[in-house]
Amino acid sequence: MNRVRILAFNPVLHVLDYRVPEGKAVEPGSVVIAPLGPRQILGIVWEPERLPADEVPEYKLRPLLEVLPVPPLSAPLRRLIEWTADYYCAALPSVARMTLSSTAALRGGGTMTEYRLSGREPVRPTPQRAAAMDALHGEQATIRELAALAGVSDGVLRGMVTAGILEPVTVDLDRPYPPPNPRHAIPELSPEQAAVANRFVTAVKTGGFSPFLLDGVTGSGKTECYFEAIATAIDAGQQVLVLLPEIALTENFLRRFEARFGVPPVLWHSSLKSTERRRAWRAIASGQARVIVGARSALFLPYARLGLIVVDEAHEVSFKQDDGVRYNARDVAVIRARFEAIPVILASATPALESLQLAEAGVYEKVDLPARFGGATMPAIKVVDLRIEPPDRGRWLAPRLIAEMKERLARGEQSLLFLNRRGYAPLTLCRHCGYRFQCPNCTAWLVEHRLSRRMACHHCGHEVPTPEVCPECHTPDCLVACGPGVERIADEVAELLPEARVALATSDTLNSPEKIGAFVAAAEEGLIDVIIGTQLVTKGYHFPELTLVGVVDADLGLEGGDLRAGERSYQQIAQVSGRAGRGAKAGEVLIQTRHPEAAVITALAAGDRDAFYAAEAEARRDAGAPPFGRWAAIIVSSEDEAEARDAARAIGGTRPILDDVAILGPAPAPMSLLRGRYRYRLLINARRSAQLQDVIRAWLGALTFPQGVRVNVDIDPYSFV
DNA sequence: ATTTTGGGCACT
DNA sequence: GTGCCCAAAATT
Repeated sequence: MNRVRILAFNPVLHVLDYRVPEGKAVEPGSVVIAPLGPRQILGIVWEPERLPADEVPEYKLRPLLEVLPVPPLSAPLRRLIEWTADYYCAALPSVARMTLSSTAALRGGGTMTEYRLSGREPVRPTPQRAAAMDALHGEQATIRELAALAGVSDGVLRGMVTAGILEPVTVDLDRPYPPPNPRHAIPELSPEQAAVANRFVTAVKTGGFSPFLLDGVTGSGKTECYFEAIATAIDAGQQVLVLLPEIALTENFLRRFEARFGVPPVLWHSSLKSTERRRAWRAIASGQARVIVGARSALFLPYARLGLIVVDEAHEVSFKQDDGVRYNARDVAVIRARFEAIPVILASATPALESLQLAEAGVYEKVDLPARFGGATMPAIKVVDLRIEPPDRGRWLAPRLIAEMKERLARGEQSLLFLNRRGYAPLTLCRHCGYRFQCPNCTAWLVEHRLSRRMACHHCGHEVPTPEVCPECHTPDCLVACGPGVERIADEVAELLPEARVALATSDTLNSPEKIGAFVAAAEEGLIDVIIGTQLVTKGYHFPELTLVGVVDADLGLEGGDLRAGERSYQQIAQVSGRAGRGAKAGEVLIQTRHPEAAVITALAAGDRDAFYAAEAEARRDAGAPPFGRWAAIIVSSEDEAEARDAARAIGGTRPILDDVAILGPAPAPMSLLRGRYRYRLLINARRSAQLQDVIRAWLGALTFPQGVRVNVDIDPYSFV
């Protein structure tokens, strides 16, 4: 009897046994379709000894329906799935699911029909048709996707197909990607860069697990160095994965990649269209796609011949996934490299303390690029104490910062103001009755966006048009904005420097590759005098005329009780400071703060990174925080407040008593209502010696919860929200 | 998770 | 006896 064990993609029925019919061949990793009652389910063939299950008698086994024509998931990938589920206390099927894109991608070959504008004008132009034609310029996708893009129903588009305004295009689903050419444009490297690049090239040639921490200041040319490692891997017929923190920031990266290798890399991120996703997945699984640039979800794809992983901006918090399986892509990348037996490069100008510590311990090989490329110098950093030099009433920019901006404007140079707050003001209230605009689904204020004339929640997406009168007392013209957002700073700059050309750079204004491209081009051509931006502008851009960076509120990041708040503030300000003086002219940075004595600020001002890390390490050691101790969170949520509270208390009531584990809570989570769910939280602080995951598994495994209750475990949490 | 089943109960 | 609702069981 040919019996196989299947890991089913089902949260309850993890493991099922089946019979392999005559003439079908399966091996561990094969992707199969199996019958389950009247349904068909997707599963992956697994080694039975790694997937324990109750013994099922043979007569109950039904035959597999189909073995899908895709390469079986490799053993290293299967080990990675197991490791991730184990380490992050996640369900094996949810992790396994991340390796497959859509079921459609699993069936090979064929073509499909997409649509694009034919250029023909409508005989009967309706408002919907006009809007669709505006939105769909240059787009080609399925009707469903185009409808989503244009914001009209698919009925409108089908009508346009019949009228000949949209034309069908037959697309080969498995078109190969053009191969990158390692010798397209070989760069001139400085001796320091060449030494680093050589170290990577050797590691790729030798193969085997070798983790690197590439530590180099902004502008030192880290990208050029790992590009040489990528070139070597391409030459060796291998695939390379480059993980980037936010795909919105890749515009600049893609240009550099194409300049070096002649073609763009293969992209992977959550907003790929279904056909692009399918094509990329198949090319990745077959080995045809050579260099894949992706967000964290690209980490679990079934690469056929992975030879190198690069994690750029490795310190970025956005590598931590905070819904679904809560994993940290930076850490999992290293584990994948270990299972695949390949090099991995973590690149950063401001590494996470955890990474530095692993380098010190000799786990990572540390590679340094201490100087800026091309002789550019690091900018001078000055502190503006807002208690001594306050801005005018109702303003947010100190006189000294304004004076420096005026000087830049007179010299034809650019200034950048950094404030990590979208919209006009974080809080709006009624002067008359004190009403505050709050999100109905979350414990959060609604943020006024004047450009779009809306009040928006930044957590759940709830939006209402900004009202004319107070919703509570109906008094007209009584709403006051409290605190600054980038839009408000833009107003202030427009008043202070009326002749300056101001650009807002946030995810609201730069929400498409085209808009990002236009912004970058305008900034490079000197058509912008003042850039006002959120964290979107902290990295990646290279504007030679940008000589002044103003940090509007350096204290902002320190609020919120996040364990890594200090580190993140330091990283963000250091990154945005790195935008100044990248060309021939020296740069200057002004940091506005009410706490000039804080370790973050003094270290930045002195340019003493080591001092900051030393202070941060000491604080973390005292708090038992990573890397000296470990944290985990258990988040209990339900749409019903009482149900969530009761479940959290039930968990708290059965807490284990251990020497090396301290358990705090349950308490309402700081954001006690999020997207319509009430949340309670327990925090667990453990010594490094503790078997943290085993403790949590045994603890929660003994409990059952009502239907509507979700219990989430967050190992090594970043956000304490 | 989804589907099937079976018991309890009102109604004919 | 039949239909209906809901909880429990089964799914390999």
